[in-house]
Amino acid sequence: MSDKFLRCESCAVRHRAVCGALSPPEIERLNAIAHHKNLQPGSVIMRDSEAPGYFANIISGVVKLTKSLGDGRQQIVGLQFASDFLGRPYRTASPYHAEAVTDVHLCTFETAKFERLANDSQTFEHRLFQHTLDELDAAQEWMLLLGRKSAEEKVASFLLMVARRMQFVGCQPLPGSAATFELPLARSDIADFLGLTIETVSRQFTRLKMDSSIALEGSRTIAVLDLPRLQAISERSGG
Amino acid sequence: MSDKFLRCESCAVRHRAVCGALSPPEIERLNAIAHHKNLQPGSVIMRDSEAPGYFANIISGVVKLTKSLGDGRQQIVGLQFASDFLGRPYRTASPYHAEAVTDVHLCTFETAKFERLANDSQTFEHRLFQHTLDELDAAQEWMLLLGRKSAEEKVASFLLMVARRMQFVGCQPLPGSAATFELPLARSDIADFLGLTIETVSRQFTRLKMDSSIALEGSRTIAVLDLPRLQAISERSGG
DNA sequence: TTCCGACGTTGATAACGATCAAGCGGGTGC
DNA sequence: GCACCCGCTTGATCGTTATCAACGTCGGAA
Repeated sequence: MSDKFLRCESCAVRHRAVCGALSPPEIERLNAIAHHKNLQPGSVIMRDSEAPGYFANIISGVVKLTKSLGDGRQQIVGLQFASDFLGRPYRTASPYHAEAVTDVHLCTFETAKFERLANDSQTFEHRLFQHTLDELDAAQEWMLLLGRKSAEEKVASFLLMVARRMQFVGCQPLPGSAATFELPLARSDIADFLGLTIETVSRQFTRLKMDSSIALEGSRTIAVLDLPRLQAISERSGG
Repeated sequence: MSDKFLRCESCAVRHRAVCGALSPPEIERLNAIAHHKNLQPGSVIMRDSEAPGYFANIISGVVKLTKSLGDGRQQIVGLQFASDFLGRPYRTASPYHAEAVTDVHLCTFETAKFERLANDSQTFEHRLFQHTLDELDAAQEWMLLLGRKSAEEKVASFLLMVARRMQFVGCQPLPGSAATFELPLARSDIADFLGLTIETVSRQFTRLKMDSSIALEGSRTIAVLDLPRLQAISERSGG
C-alpha cells in the first residue's frame, strides 16, 4: 500500500505536477513525507464535509469529485487526471466527495505536514495557487456547458475534453481515425458530469455514431472519426 | 475618475478584502499603486480573452462575470460583491467578460505592479490564494445548481445567495419579514446566472409570491417572508 | 401631453430531455 | 449448461422549460 522506495526523480508526473518547480532540498523534504497508495475503482478518497486524511498527486488514473443533493441527485464538479492535485489546502472540511473511477495511483501527503511545507516554500504555494486557478477556469467553463449547452453539445464537449486530457497519459491514434481512447467513465458518471440522464447520454452517443463523428468499440472505446465536426457540434446547435 | 486621497486605513472593505492581512509597510506599498474608479451599470471592466488593464477590489456594487457561446447564449460564471477581488493574477488573458451591473466603486491596481507586490509578499499571495479557493467553492456549488436543480430550486437558491451576500453591505429587515433587500440583477441577468430564460424566472417569482415565501415591491425589492420554506424549496423539489 | 423603448408578466404551444419500461449482451456464480 | 446481474441501448410517453406572442408598466424625450 505505502511505498517509500519510489522517489521523485523518477516520478512519471514529476514536471507537470505541483511539485514540478521545487528546488532539490524542497523536493527532498516533500519526498520524505510522501506515501504511495493504490486504489481500485469506487474507492472513496475524501468524504464531503469531512476533514481529509491526506492530500495527493495523481500519478495515474482518474478521480471524480462529486456533490449531492439531499434526495440523491448528484453532480460531478471536477474530474482529475494524472498530474492533478487532490485536496484543498487550508480547508478543514472537504467541499466534495472524491472517488476513484479507474485504478488510481496516488502520491499522498499528510495534510498538516503538507501545509507546513507549503507555508515554508513560496514557490510551492505559488504552484498550488496556479493549479487552483486552472481548476477555477475549468469549473467556470463547465458552468457555461451546464447552463447553456444542449445535450448534444454537452456530450461532444465531454468527448473532446476527455480526449485532450487522456492524450498526455497514453493514447495511440488508430489508422483512419484522429484519436482513439478509452472512456474512464461509465454512462452514469458521464450523465452526472453533464447534468443529464443515462438514457440521454446513450442516445447522444448513438447520434454521434450515426453521424460518423465517432465510432464505438464496446461501450468504452471511442474513436474520433471527424474531429472538426465534433468541435462544431460542441459549440453550436446548428453545426 | 482616479482618486489618490482615499487611503486604506479608512477603507470600508479593508479587513474583508485580500489586502486585509497586510503589514503596515505592505499596505503602504499597495496604497501607492491604488487608483479609485467609479463605474456605471453596463460598464465593461474586462473583456474575454483580452489582457486586463488592472486588477481591483470591489468597494461597493456588484460585478458579473460572463462567458458566451458563439451564437449569443450567455452564462454568468461569477457574481462579485463588495470586498471581492477582480482579476486573475499571473494570467495573460481574462477567461471571462466582467461588467458592472450596478454603480460600482473599485480600488484598482495596475496588473504588473500588483503581481510584483504579490510576489514579494507571501502573506499577500496566501490571501489571494484563499480568495481563489472561495471562488472555486462557489463555482462548484453553482455547478450542482446548474446541472441538477429545477427552475424553482434555482430561483430560491439564488434569492438566498443574494440575501446572504447583501447582508454585509446594507439591508435592513422590515417589520414582519425576515429580510428585505434590493436585487442587483435584472431578470435577464438572473436567467443568465441560473441557466434559464427570463420567462421561467418571472414565473418562478410569481409562484414564490403566491406561496407567500416572498413579497415583491416593484420588480427589484424582495422581502423574504418565510425563510425556512425558501430554504426547503432551494434543496428539494417536494419541499 | 404623447410616443417610444426597456423591462417584466402572462398565456399558448412546442420541443427537449426525463421518466417509465422492455430488452440485449457479456460476465459471473452455481 | 443455466440463471442472474449489471451496464447499456432503445422505445413510448410525460412533463418541464423554451419559444413565440401579446400585453402592461414605467420613465424619458419630443
